[in-house]
Amino acid sequence: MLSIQVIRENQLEVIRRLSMKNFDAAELIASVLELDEKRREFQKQLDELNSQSNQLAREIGILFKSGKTDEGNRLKEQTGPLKTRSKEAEASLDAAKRELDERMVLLPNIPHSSVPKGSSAENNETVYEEGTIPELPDAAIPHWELGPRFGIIDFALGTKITGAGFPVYLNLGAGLQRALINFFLDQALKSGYTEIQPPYLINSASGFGTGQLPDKDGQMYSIPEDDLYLIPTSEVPVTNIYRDVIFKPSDLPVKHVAYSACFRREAGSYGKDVRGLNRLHQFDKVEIVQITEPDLSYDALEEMREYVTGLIRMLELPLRVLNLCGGDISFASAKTYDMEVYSAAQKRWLEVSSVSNFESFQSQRMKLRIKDDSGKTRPAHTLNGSALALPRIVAAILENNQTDKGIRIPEVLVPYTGFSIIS
RNA sequence: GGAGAGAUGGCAGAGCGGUCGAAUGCGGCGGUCUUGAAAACCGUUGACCUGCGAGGGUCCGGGGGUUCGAAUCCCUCUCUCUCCGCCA
Repeated sequence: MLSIQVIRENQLEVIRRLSMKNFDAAELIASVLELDEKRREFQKQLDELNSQSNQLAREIGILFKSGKTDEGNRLKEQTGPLKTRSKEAEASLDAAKRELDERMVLLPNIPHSSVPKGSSAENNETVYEEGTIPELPDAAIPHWELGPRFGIIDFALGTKITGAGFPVYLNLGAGLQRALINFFLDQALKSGYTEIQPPYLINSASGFGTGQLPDKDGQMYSIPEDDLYLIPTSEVPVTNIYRDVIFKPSDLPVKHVAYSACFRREAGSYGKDVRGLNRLHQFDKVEIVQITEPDLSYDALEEMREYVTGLIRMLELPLRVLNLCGGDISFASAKTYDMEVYSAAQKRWLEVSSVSNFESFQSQRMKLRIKDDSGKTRPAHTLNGSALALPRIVAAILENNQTDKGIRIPEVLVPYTGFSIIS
């Protein structure tokens, strides 16, 4: 959520910058400002009326206490009309507030000035590309064939017991999963992140806090009976730990890492994008989250980007970093880097991490604030990124490292897997 | 799942329906004292809305009600604790 003050003070600037997200905010902002005006007007009325009734009640109290019941009763008569008026003012105020909120949550975050212009993925800016794209033998096959052939991933079995998009990892495949998770967690710990094991189900307040609700509820699996949702990423429970929290400056930055399974409905996806491990309903991910002072959040974003590219490098995978354009960054994000690895048998880049700075967008929703020595409170900045999401990493490892002897495991993982080749 | 108890400021813990935003203690901050620290003493110490400010308003788990007036009474929801049952 954007701050109403920012909108009030920079109306045109906000509209201009939101247009970079292909979002025409003019009408919405006009109505927001109007409702804000109304809200303050009703608030003033209500305050004034309350002030009067408080005054009267006090006086009546004093009169009754000192035995002047008649005078007290006379004063009481004045309270009736005051009460009706304040009921009215309160109703108007509530309505204005509700409408204002309804509209405020429709406004996406403002993209940072370094976000490239553009309306679709084609306009994303390649920050850099590194590593060599492996030459595979003619007999090379994509991971969705490799998995079953080596008996390490069974897609059909997942379909049998659950449905499409829920693969079963077997034997060394399961071992590889576990190894990656532990490797990622250990690396993050080394970089100063503290580990969290969050719940996999969240309530709607948490979904709202990080921006999944109300607009993207169709992307989460829900449990209506208990009013809960399955987490689409551990970002949601981990960031919401700090909902309604006020930090001292010395508490920051907060740096957390969490492994969790992630659940996504992925309604509307189709074709080659969902083939094999490319897009799943359940997948494993290690996520990093930071909460920082506002003026340090872009340093943190760069640091997280460096950290994630470091992981990919260690796994010996060809890497590409994208600075997402205005039209491609998410609703809540101010700036996002996507990290991609090259999957050599599919001959395509696969997104394995998305690192975003939400600035105060989530904090505003969550009331996550910093209170400095002067006693002023201001929203903190929140960031998060995958470090990393497993399935596409596994796809790339399987495809890129296939040899006629089997699939070679990247060296850094061998201490974790206990094997160096899948054959 | 059944029965009961409770939810108050960073924490602990008071609070006959009437200047209660809330006693007291601890913690935090500032000061006196000290070479320094501790102790002691003094002062200070919630959030939010609105206003240039003075000020005004809201908040004692959430929502609703009674009343001129609610932290205090009533209803309801949520959560916590105790006992019983079941159980990884």
